[in-house]
Amino acid sequence: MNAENVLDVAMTAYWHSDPADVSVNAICQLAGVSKPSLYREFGSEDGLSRAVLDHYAQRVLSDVFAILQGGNGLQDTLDALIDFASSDLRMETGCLFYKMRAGKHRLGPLTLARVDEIDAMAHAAYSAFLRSFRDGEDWAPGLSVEAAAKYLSEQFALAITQRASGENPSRVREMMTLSLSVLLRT
Amino acid sequence: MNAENVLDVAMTAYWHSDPADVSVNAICQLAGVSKPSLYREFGSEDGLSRAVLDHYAQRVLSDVFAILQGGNGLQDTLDALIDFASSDLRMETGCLFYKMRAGKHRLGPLTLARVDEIDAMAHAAYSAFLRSFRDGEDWAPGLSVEAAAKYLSEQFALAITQRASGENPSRVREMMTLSLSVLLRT
DNA sequence: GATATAAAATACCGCACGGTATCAAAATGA
DNA sequence: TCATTTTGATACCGTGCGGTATTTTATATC
Repeated sequence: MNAENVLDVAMTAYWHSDPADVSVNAICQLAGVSKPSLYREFGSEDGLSRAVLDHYAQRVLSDVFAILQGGNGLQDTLDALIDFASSDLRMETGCLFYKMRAGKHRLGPLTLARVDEIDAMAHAAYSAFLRSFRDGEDWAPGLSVEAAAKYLSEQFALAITQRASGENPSRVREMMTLSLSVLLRT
Repeated sequence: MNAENVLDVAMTAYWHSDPADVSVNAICQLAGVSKPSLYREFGSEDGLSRAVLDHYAQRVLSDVFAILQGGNGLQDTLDALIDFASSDLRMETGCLFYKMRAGKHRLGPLTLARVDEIDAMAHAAYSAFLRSFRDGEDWAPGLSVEAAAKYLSEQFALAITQRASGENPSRVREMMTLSLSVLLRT
């Protein structure tokens, strides 16, 4: 049965297209697993997609959290985020988390709850990151840390979503650089 | 039969939830019309949704084009766009066009073609608008007009999408003001 | 080797979808 | 007024979905 392999296959399928467009049947076929086996392991489609989201979080999102918590300077960290969104090969087809978040209303309760948890963790991480630079020499805005955190996270999501829709990566980089420039003193 | 009423009902339904989540059956029921009648009028679900998009374009999107072509100053026009995205009551539940564009892969060929047409028209309108201010006293960036047009239109879409997801309108306004500030000389 | 047990493959269920055939009612034209 | 055509309501078709009951196969224990 190999649950790990199922998670990998499902993650790739959900990620490359869209969670709402990949049926349980398709995942069973792709993973070479019978439907009852899958249901014994994950309970429901909701359970599967929650497990897939957890898998994705520890395989991909952790890298973003690592960037935010890396202890580097404001400018360098923002540059790293821009790099990740516009150049990391894994983001070529977008971010599974953002795809799930964008289609929230189609998710089951388990997956929805995880999405909200991760969203809250991300917001906390962005806030902590920005707070450590407020009143520093690079910090520009008269914005609250909360507002800047939301702004940063949404611009990050926008850049990745644009990339998923086929936008030229260097154009994405250009636009994200522009949008984040307001956070820095020139 | 009253096709106009069907368009109104379908537009509202698609708009308030999501085109992919409203079935033809539901529209028939909401509009009090039989399914064969609807199919005789619009040919297919794709035909219906294209007609709905056209309806929406002439009822709502035309206002945005009017703002862009209003001949007002750069600052004033950007302010009007910010107002529209963050305060117009009609955008409370998002923009039907952006919802369709975000779910492109689920659209039929007719509707998809219209989405692309409208996207191209919008890009042209943004470009023409910005071009008329390049080298003016308010124009800030070293950006190309093309890149700035894309940036502006995506920030506009982002703001409306955030509003559709329940974000506080004044927070949306704050973030959109921030993102568009890079287009202006301070 | 016979038997209890766990796993997997198959077949199935109810449902909602997009789309259509059928048939009655109403409107139109001569 | 009668024949023709257009409309509408109902019922239906095939398909794919999420989820499960059943039957087969393999595995392990005595």
